[in-house]
Amino acid sequence: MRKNSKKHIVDVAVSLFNMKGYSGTSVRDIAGKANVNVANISYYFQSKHGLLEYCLTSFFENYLSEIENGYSLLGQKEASEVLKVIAKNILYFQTAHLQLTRFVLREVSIDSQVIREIMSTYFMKERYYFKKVLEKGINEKEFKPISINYIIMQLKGLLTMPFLNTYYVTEVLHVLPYEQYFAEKYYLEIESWIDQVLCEKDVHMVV
Amino acid sequence: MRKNSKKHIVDVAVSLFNMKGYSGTSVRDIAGKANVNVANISYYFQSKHGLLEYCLTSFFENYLSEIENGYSLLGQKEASEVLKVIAKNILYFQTAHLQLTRFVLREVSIDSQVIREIMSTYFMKERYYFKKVLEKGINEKEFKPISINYIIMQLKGLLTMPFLNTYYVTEVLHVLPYEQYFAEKYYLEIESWIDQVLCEKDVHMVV
Amino acid sequence: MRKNSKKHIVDVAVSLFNMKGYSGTSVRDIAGKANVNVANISYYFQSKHGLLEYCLTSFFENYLSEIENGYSLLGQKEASEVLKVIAKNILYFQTAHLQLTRFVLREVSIDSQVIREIMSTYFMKERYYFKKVLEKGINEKEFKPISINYIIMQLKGLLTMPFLNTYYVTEVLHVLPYEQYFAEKYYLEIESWIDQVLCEKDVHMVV
Amino acid sequence: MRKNSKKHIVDVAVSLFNMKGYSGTSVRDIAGKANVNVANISYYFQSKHGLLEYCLTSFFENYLSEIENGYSLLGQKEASEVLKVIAKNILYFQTAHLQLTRFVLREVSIDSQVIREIMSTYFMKERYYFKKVLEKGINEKEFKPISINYIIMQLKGLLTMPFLNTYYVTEVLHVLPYEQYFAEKYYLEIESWIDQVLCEKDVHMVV
DNA sequence: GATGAATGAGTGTTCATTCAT
DNA sequence: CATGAATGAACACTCATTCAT
Repeated sequence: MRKNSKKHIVDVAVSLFNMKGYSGTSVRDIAGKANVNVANISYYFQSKHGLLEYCLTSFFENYLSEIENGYSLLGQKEASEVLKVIAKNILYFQTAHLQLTRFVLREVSIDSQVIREIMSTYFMKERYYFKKVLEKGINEKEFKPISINYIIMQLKGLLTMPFLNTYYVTEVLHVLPYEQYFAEKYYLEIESWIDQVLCEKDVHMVV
Repeated sequence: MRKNSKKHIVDVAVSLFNMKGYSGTSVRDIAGKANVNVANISYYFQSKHGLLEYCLTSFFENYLSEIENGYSLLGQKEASEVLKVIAKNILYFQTAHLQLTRFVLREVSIDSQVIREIMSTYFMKERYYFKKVLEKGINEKEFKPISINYIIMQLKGLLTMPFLNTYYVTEVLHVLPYEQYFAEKYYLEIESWIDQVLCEKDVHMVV
Repeated sequence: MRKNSKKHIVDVAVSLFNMKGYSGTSVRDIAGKANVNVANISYYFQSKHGLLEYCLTSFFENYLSEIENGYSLLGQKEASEVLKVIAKNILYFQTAHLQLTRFVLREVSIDSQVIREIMSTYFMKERYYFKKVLEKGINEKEFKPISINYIIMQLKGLLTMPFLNTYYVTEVLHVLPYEQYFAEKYYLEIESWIDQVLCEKDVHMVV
Repeated sequence: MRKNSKKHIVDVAVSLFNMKGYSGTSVRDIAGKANVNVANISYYFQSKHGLLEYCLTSFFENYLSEIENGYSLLGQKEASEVLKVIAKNILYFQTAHLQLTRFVLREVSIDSQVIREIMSTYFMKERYYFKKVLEKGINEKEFKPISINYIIMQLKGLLTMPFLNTYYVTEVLHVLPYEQYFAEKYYLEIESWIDQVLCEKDVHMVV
């Protein structure tokens, strides 16, 4: 009936998963809104869970490649510069995929064996890149001798918060992540944080 | 059959909601694990959704009173001190209620009309307290002339991240929020952030 | 809590049974509207079904005594006169107990073993009285040589129709059985029917 | 599994609704007796209530067309003749659909908003046809100057009584509506009623 | 390749009833 | 006596999935 229905199904699914959660969304909801037959979902993705995996996987593949793009500069640039590029890439990527990002961030916090299995590799890779960058910065006295894991946690907190709870961010704080300038503006906050919390002060104050 | 079953039901429900999400948890799951009759859940909380509201409400009531406890010091202490007390209170409260915190943080990100109605008052109050403290600090030149909403967003990101995704935090970052010392240690990070990102440097560097 | 709660429960039950049917009414509905504890219904009437039996029985006891009051005149008056008195009594009785009448007429049409057992005696008695009156009229050449059972059926149809379907009668036909004058007016119709359909014409045409 | 299961479900439903009432019948009863999956009932009729509407609607559609078939003769025949044809059609139709008729007559007497909405149009149409026929008869001095609504009420009472309470009619009055000759015989009673109660005597007595 | 019909397990909720207090 | 708590069965309905066509 519809051209490119697989892509279309995914779009609709992401939108609904975002709004109502994975468990709260039925395959009939998706099929109905995507205007395809229910059986097609099983046909394309084996099962509802297959559709979930597809969404999660495609998010993380792209998310990781954004990190990798920054990480590849580690030979040429200072660690703080690389960290900033990575942060910027993540921010822009998440801004470009608001619904998917929010849904993934939420769903991944479910204590599911299956989800863990899919995600753990990506989590590990992400941590690996962050760790390498931070270690280089520490070794070269660019960063303070910080706890790597605690810093990753904080950075992740800063980078994900604006995308987690749309209602809170937009209606309570009046921050609009879907506006063009948001990523630019919020990136400056992350930059400050890197400069002021991570970097050795005297080094940068002279500059 | 069982004494105090209402409290018991809530405990079990929080645990299951945390693990499987609200939609992913059935009332039969809860009743079974709590060893009570299914009908009791409707009896006590009217409906499954009533049980959800009960959990959310009791979380936010206590959460807000932690903030208020800190906020009440605003007349006597410096803004940065008050902010630190509030942050500390939140951290300890969330550490003491790991499962409920995680569940609430996740569920609240669902785009539900009903959830919004319950939560918006709490969100507004929370923002009010943060705003007052930050404004005082800015007026008294203790804080830099920062954007209040962006700072609240970052603070919330820092304070919630360790509680959002248990698997990630524990298995990937090896940070154990349920250990006694976690809150103490992580509080120091928040303190640094307040000192370095929020506060005017020269003022505090002399001290 | 409430004086005379048994009577009160019955009144509420009749009203609800009438509106929603016996199966469609829950004991909690009744208890709630009657402002008594649910357990009281089991206490007073053993069970929901006991309450039903109580309602049916009390209806038919009174209904039958209205018939008997007319029937007792059979020694003194003409059969047609007696039949008219009985019809009048039934009409006024049913007008005075609109809800109960409607509910009983409906519920009695359910194919239930239990209902049959309660009702058959009353039905038989009612038929007995009608039969006796009609037989006397036929024997004394007052009535045409009609089929007794077919006549009872028609008389019952005429006497019950206005009470069966309130909506139809009031909203479609604009006949208002709860108005004072209805029974008077409708009785004239029944009288005509007796005179014209049952009675030998020449006898009455001379008069 | 089963061909034509929709029709089969309706048949079973009518039978059970007739015996136990709508509220007293569960969808599991129906599915079980019809030997289909419970979910099929929702699938075919959306809900239990959809199944009810389907039954009611199909009854009244056919019932009305029986009336219309008689009414269409109004240009060619006398009003009393037309009324007799309509009465005959109704009697034969109801005899052919005993269970459905009984169930509809009962259920329609429930004070339900929804039922009213479905039925009121049919009721209005039925009244319209009766009214037109009666008015013509009155205008042409064929009928006495009767009250139209009261006459409709009586006619409906006469036509429905034999179908309302199977137990009473068969076991108490020994009238068997499912026997072939019943409709023929009972029609003569209706005919008498029309001739004797509705029609001007002298006109017809000469004939 | 795509679909409508059908399935059985599971959903939240309500039921009449019981019983300790 | 009267009640609120509690029960297990039943309620209508929705679920993801399958499969013949």
